Amino acid sequence: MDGGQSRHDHAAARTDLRIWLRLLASSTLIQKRLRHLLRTRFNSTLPRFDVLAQLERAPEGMSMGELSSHLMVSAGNITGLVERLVREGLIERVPIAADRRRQHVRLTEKGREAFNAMTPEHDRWIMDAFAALSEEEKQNLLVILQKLKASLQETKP
Amino acid sequence: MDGGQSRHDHAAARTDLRIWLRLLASSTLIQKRLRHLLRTRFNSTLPRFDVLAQLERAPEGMSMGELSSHLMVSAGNITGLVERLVREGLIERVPIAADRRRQHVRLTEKGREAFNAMTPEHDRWIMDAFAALSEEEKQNLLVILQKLKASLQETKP
DNA sequence: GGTATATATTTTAAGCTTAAAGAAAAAAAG
DNA sequence: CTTTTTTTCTTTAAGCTTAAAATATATACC
Repeated sequence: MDGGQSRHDHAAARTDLRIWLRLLASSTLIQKRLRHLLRTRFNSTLPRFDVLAQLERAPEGMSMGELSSHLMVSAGNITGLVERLVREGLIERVPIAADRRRQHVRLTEKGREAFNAMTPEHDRWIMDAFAALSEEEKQNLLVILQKLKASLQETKP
Repeated sequence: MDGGQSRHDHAAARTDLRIWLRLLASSTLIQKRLRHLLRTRFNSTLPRFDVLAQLERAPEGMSMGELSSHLMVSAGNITGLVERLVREGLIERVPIAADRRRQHVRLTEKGREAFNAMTPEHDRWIMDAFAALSEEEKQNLLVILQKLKASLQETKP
């Protein structure tokens, strides 16, 4: 009568679509803010901040491939980001003797200072972004998004 | 004792940060899938699909500025997207006699057909993405994200 | 050891995205 | 009516992002 999709499926699809549009809009709006603040306050960008944040948790540094998979971006992307951050003196490359294909990348002292200057403000912006939600809503969101993220990661890779 | 932030603030910041990282990861993973499917199945892209989806709901067409604000991207971005879609024959520009600065953009017949071919699959992919969540979780997510999105839109613009 | 396969990274070409500056037309102010 | 301001859109320069091809090294197989 309607080409194989029941009325029930149709309604479910509409709900899912709405969730998706709201999820995307929220994520986009928060990213817009972060980008704007990072640019105006620190003359930096969100991808660069993300790289610094990853490296800050790895004192030994991290290979390009590890960065790529943690940040969920392509290897070619990492090549460019790392190049710019090296040029700014915030990170440095460290050859790995045992494997000449790979190289570690780690924060310089300047990079650590830059990250430490940015992160308190960054965290405050994030708190502002979620200020409208109650504690209960936040806990709900945290749990549901964890489940969603896990299912997205296991299905396709 | 810790520079002005109480232990309570600190814990709250950590929760908010986790929510943000999960929100961002979920949104990124879903976008990755959609991009991959649009490219391999239809040789298209997510931004182009978004433009078509907007125009499909506006039979009279829509100005560049309206597209820009609905899709939450810059005006310059719309200029490029529209140019490529016109080149592909999926949309067309329509001058507005009353205001020569503006112009409407609307789907061509080919564009409508392309959108109609894509959208059922697109909707199925979205359903797949949220399949792991229960009905109750989806309803919760829908409500919380609406609140979040609304607060993000009203605070800063 | 020598060849084949696999892994890690870079390069390339194309598209997406933005902020800022510029151009053109409309609206407002005088 | 003329000047000023505002609005709409395009252009520009830079950076982000990807997929696919290329390169270089390491591992596996024989």
